[in-house]
Amino acid sequence: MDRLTIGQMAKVNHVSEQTLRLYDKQGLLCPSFRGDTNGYRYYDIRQSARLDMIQYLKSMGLSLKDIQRQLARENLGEIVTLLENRSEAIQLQLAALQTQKKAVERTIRSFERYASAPPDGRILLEHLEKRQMYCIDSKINFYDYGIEMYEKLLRELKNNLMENDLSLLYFCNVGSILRKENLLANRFVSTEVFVFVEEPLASMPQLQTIPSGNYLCIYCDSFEKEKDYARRLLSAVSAQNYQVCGDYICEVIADLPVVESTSRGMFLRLQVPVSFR
Amino acid sequence: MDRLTIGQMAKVNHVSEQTLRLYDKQGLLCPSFRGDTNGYRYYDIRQSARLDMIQYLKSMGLSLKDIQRQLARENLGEIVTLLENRSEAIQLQLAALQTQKKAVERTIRSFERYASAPPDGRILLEHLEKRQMYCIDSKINFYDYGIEMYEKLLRELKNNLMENDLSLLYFCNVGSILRKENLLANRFVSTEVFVFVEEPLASMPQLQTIPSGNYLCIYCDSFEKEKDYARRLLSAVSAQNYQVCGDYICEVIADLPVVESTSRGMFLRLQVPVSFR
DNA sequence: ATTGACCTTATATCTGGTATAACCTATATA
DNA sequence: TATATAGGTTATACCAGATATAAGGTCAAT
Repeated sequence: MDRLTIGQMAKVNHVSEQTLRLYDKQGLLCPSFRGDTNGYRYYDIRQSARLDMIQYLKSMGLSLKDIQRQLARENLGEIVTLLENRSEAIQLQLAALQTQKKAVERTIRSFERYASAPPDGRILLEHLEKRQMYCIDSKINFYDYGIEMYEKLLRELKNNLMENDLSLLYFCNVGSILRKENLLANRFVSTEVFVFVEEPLASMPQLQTIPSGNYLCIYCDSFEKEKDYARRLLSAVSAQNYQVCGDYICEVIADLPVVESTSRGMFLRLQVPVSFR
Repeated sequence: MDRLTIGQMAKVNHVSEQTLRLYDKQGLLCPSFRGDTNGYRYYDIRQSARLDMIQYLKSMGLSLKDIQRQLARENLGEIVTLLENRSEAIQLQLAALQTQKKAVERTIRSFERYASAPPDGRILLEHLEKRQMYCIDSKINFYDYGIEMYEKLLRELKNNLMENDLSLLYFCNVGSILRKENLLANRFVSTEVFVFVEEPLASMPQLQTIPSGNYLCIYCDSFEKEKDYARRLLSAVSAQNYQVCGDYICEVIADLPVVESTSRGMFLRLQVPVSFR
């Protein structure tokens, strides 16, 4: 009769000895003999069948605890339920990973865009695609306050996102809206902040869409310069004989690890949709 | 100037206080002030920007260590590399999860098949699809030995699988082949064991394919009865005027948690491809 | 007897928090 | 002023599923 020591059992089954000891302690796979004098673990080669089972169930992602329970009571229906649950869990994990992957790729692109972005102060006409955003109205005109109030409003936006179970993966491409009439009257009054979202989301009152079109854009590397640069943008609109045809957007392009330890390190694209007169 | 206590900071950012303390200890996000007398942590609302960043990077699956390194040195190129690595890692994880999901579903089906399997001794003609298997030749005729030798040979098969980096997910649907000429001569001589594999794998010498076709099958609930049942199968072949047209397969249908603590609890489908005379 | 391979147990490590205990502080109310 | 209660502090243990290490006992051969 073959009695395998823990080392031999480990070797023929491609497991570590530690793992076998762990399984013993957990009651998953106990050696069929134990040395009387030396306390050695001795396995029967046929116990490999149980180890196969353990490894097989484990490779499907079941926990040792679940495996233990299943191997203890040989209940057929129960394991099917367990596997069905596991299948759903995998489905969720897959969806999460796919979202994550998209976010990673979007972030890489965003970095590349940041690296090759026009310099501060440059004015450009760009064609931008249709965009969807998740927008909240804070009722507070943040132009009256400093960056601290802006952060506060962003917290409110973040809370709102989380309450609606939206991934924080969206919370990276934020901005604010200044309505057309206020912009044209040179009134810096805005209470709305948003994040751009990509997926087609279930309809919510917070969702807004802005159309594709030509946007006159000015790039800006600091929050403090925004008003000044927005006025420059307006001058450029009239100088080049365009007509403002929608709301002004202040978009944070990269608030990525270009972040100072104290405060947001911003790179903004101020933009206004224009039509040709 | 707003100074937020750890509780306030936690609340506005949807983090637990414990987590903020952890981030402080790890040097990821340290409060901008520390109470002189009471040692309290006081945060600046603008530090939310850094917390946003941490949460954003974390939700893409980066480790706190990586995040710390990235936020410490503001190196743009480096984080792109990190993200590209992450993207590849996600890709691998996705593939692994998909394989796992398939295995889970296959196992559920296998259970259902087991639950509704014909009783021991029943003979049926079944049409089976083309199957691929990973087969090794042990050079040892396991019919000369007991179940212990069979387990040993399965260990060899398992080693071989693992050396070729094949998932243990395959190691569940094993079997053995008895070549046609040996079967017909009533010689139980076989040295070949295999696992069925599903995916189209890179070509390896171990891979064999058996064609789709009609198989006369007999179901058997014990390893010991195999030879006897195989002879019954042969009798049925001649009685029903079929002709054996390929190798005999002994397939382990369910070696699932129907496993005894000591030894493999088997349910076998013995099968032989037949043509009509 | 000694070597080297192998076995034993107990404990620490990893990740990203969560939970608990034991204790200190701030603020409002009785 | 006492105290309730809410909130802060630290240190420690826990989760899973191993892996790694240390300190020591055993086996077989030289």
